[in-house]
Amino acid sequence: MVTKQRGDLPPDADLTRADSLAREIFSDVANKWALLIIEALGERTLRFSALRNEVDGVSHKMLTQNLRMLERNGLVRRTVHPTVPPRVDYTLTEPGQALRATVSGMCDWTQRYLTHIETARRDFDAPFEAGWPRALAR
Amino acid sequence: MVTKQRGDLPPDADLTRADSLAREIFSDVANKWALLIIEALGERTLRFSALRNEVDGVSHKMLTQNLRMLERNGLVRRTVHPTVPPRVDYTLTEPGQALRATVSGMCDWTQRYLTHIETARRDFDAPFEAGWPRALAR
DNA sequence: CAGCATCCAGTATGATACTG
DNA sequence: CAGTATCATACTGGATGCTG
Repeated sequence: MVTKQRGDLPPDADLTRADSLAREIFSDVANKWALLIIEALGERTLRFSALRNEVDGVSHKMLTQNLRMLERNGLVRRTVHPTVPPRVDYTLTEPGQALRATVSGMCDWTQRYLTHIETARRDFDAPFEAGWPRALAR
Repeated sequence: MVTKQRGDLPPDADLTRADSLAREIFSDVANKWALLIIEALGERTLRFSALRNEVDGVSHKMLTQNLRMLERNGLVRRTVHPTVPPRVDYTLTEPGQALRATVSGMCDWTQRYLTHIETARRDFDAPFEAGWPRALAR
């Protein structure tokens, strides 16, 4: 499992290492921008600027930074065309595609429960907006 | 889609609102701790301290903070037992369970591509560790 | 035990400017 | 166009102490 890392040393040190590696990867991938980038790429090949347009609100810096990380983990293939001006294409690799499948699941989930969540929020926020003393609110 | 919000105003202002709401929810949920907590809860009901043990490395603060957020979005049900000392149980709601399904997918993915990613990283890091000038590395 | 508030360090992020 | 570096700042997250 990814939720638990074994902090203690052996019996089997290799398991510990695998666990902490798993956690590391999970932490890399489980962030807003990385997931949005993966989803935006989909099955397409996009150049940097196009990708920037697809992922709404991402800054130049966050995009490069996350793309480097994804490339390092082998989820994204980066192709440099030695033209001028330079042109760089990004595509999901097979592992990247596999991850995207689950990310799409998350996006679908968001859509499906959108209104559900909206009302949940309203209920939750109601007492506060009514100006209740925090101690009694819940 | 979640990757694109329409920043411009109407034609249809309701779509814009839905998009930005979707993005907001996605951003809430797409973070390391939230996902780990959801995965750790699974089908069980856990009290605060137990959950803290399950999600390795989470601080008291991050746990409360994320649990509040998840409760607000209606993904987690919080049950307070009026005993002394107090006892508080957390369970995933139906929407929470639905999300967990996709999160489990991400965890499985991590396991499946663990070694794959490990070698990808080694390849990527190799030139740098060899002390190459950054400009020529790639 | 669970929760909240506070303080503070470390990090993430955005804006800007410069290079190939 | 894509990438890197730098800087200022906002935010995150951890530690601590107090409350019911």
